[in-house]
Amino acid sequence: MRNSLADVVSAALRVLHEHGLESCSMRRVASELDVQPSALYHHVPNKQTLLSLMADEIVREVGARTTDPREFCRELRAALLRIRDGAEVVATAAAFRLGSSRIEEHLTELVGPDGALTLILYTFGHTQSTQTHQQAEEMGALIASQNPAATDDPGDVDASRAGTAALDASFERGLDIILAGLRSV
Amino acid sequence: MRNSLADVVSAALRVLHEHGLESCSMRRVASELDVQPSALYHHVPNKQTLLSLMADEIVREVGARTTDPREFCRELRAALLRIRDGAEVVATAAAFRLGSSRIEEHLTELVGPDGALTLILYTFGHTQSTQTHQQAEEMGALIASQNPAATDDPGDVDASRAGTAALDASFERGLDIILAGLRSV
DNA sequence: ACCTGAACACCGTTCAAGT
DNA sequence: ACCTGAACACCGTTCAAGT
Repeated sequence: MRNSLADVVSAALRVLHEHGLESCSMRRVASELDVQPSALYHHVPNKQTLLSLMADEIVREVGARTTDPREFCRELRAALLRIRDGAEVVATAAAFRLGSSRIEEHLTELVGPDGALTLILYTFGHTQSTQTHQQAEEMGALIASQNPAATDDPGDVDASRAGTAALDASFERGLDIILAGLRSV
Repeated sequence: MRNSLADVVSAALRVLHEHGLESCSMRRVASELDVQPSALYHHVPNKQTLLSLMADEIVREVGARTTDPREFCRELRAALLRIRDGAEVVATAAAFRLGSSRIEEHLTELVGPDGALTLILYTFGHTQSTQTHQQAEEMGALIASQNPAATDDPGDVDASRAGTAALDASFERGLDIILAGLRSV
């Protein structure tokens, strides 16, 4: 069976989640579809376009039913965290059309353009650094699990959960600052 | 004459500024130094390390004489804008050690850890999107200059200056929000 | 200490040609 | 409409060997 654009985008998202952005090449996406690399260029003019279609898909359902800016940012963050390197993919794609993304327009209705931009840049940046930390931790865990001395150490999972909770709390405190600022400006 | 690590870093910064991050490959940096690609690995273990040394150099003098957080962020922004793709290079390198960069530590002394993180993520994000817009504009100007009908159009430079001023003002308003929030939390 | 030369396993993109 | 096959001009990194 032959592939549609939607097939290409979802194959790309599968490769992204399983192998990361660095390994999400046109050639790997093609081989995920059992197709030659050149076949992708029938569906998409270049890699950047494919990445931006992936970004749209990642944030598709964010904030559909929310009028609370804090809840909106939480949903955005959760959507980015759901897929490996999601924050980087979406932030990079968003950079090319800041001021005109669906996400930013929706948030602008809630808090105005300056508040929307500030909240979005903060959410992207914080989530990207969260994801970087998570991946550094995964790498550390992998190395630790190769180390015989730590094989039966039960603390790894707890440490990871504690790290995630600390990052979530840090995110909320930044949100506190910006939302308080919006009320008083 | 043979090269030192400092020679490698400054050659890399030259390539970055003249050709952009996408073209700042190990091979191009090597040829800037009239040296084989493999020679770089005598000075640096991998490309990521080189990029992080470049990032350190880009922000070297930021905030040395400042105790005002707003002035600090302005200096950081100015340093990132001084070199092509500076924001992306520094933001990516910073992601790997958020919480322990010199920049963040200095700002933490002025506004506490949550304020520092919020200000830094905002400044990186806003400056990165400024630089993306500037490069899109440069590309547009290049295409326009190839168009005979626009050859003697004197509006390009003014439009670019107006765009830059608008982005500077937008940056300041985000700073207003965050700094106001810091006072009221 | 610093570098060369050659190799390995990759990239994105184009284009004529097939069905 | 969707894909193949081959090619072009690149990547980062390793490693034995040279001076």
